[in-house]
Amino acid sequence: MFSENLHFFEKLSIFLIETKIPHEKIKFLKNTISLKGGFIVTNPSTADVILTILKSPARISRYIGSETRKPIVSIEWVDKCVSKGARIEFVDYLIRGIEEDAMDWTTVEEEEEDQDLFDEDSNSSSSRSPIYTSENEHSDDGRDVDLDPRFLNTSYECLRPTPLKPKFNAKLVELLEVIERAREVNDQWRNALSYRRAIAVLKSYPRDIISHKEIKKIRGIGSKIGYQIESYLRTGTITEAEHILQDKRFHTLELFASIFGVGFKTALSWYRKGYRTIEDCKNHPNLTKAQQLGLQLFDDLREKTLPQNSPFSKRRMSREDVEEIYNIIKENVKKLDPGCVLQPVGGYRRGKELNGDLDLIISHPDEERVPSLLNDVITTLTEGGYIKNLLYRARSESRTGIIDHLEKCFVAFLQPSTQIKRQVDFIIATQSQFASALVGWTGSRQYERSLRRYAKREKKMVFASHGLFTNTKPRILIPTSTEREIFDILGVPWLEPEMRNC
DNA sequence: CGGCATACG
DNA sequence: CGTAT
DNA sequence: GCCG
Repeated sequence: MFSENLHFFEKLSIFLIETKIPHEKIKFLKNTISLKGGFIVTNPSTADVILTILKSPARISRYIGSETRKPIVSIEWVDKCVSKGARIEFVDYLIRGIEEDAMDWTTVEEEEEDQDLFDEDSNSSSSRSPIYTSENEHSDDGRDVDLDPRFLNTSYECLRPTPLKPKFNAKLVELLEVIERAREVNDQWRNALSYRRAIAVLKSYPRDIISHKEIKKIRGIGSKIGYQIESYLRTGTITEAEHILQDKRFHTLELFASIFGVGFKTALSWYRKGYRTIEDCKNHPNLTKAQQLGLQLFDDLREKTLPQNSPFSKRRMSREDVEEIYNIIKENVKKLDPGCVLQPVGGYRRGKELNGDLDLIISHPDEERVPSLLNDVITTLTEGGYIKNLLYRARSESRTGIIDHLEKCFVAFLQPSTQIKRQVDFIIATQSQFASALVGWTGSRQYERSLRRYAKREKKMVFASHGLFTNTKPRILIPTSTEREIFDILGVPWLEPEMRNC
């Protein structure tokens, strides 16, 4: 996936034992093999390699007869090749090598034969293979488990509570988030979106997933992600995610895309030019204004962490850091105009311990005061020595003087106690815009997406962070004054900000 | 097989 | 193309 | 990558 060599199965003939492999997975395997230049044969004796999910040698021998000279390999080998983007050695995936003595087989044969009779159709728990065991007890016993009745099986995340840290399925969520990020840096936002929806499901699911039959009933988890989860239940990990974490290209792309002013497409294009370090990026000829700033402030906004985790991570603020900055701003703004109303939003409001920035809505009961508010706030804080750089500014002055969207400004704010420049996002809202700004800027991103999709598809309304509208032309504003009122009109349940972490 | 959130610089 | 939730 |  991260390297370019296709056709890594070129001219490889493969005999696939389809037994016990989920239907979707069979399609995926056949598709992958032919896509990569290999081909499926129907006779094991003409195959270079035999693929199976089965573990019992006795069972396997039923499908390959007396053919004992061919390597028999777990289908996970194919997954490994796909994630590596290359044909890798199958030594680690051999179920039976070509050298092995057939005698060892017959010993296990009898006890396993009997089990096979029960295995055939069944929901009974199957014996565990050595290659599938791990230190943790992961149980995918294949039982037909009903979904937990407390779980709302909807494709709209905004209809069910999602905590910041999942009580269950935490490791699985972590692994899927790795794949989500990999899809993002590879500019596959639709795939990333699917992973995000699946992650949101697992974060809100009220117990650990224990069976792959349970998974498939959940809206948002289909065959591919379902298979990843199934594999996780067997092995305790997801090979693709483990691979991504080893992949230097992935980490470099994440690093580049973490520069302010550099998105996934630019990160990819720079990588293709051969850039590998921040220094390389600084030498790029046509840097935009934003990118120049982003590179200049990179060490402030970012920090190298322990090489065990991803080698670079955002220099995040504790809640105390955020509060320190918030109190300074509040003091200065109140001094400027006591009528101002300040409301921290974003991840901080959702309860995050570590925050990449501070998002702050500033409002004022007097609509006349609002248009000049941002300038005054910026000026005061700049003169106070706090604001060191302006990163981005959206003005909202229309000819008629009517503000139809939110004025906002992102700045680099010098935190006194640490002397680190922190990103602060100011959002200006009139009183009539305040409620929607609150909903719109509290997030999470996925919560916003689902709320907006729900509003449009189920209620024929359009929600934006400056207001709720009818989905007509022209759009008609539906006045709202509180968060709860917006939820009521949309018919979505009230969720505490801490439960909007999808 | 189209749609996937919405807005602004 | 980039920014934000 | 998943759904309607």
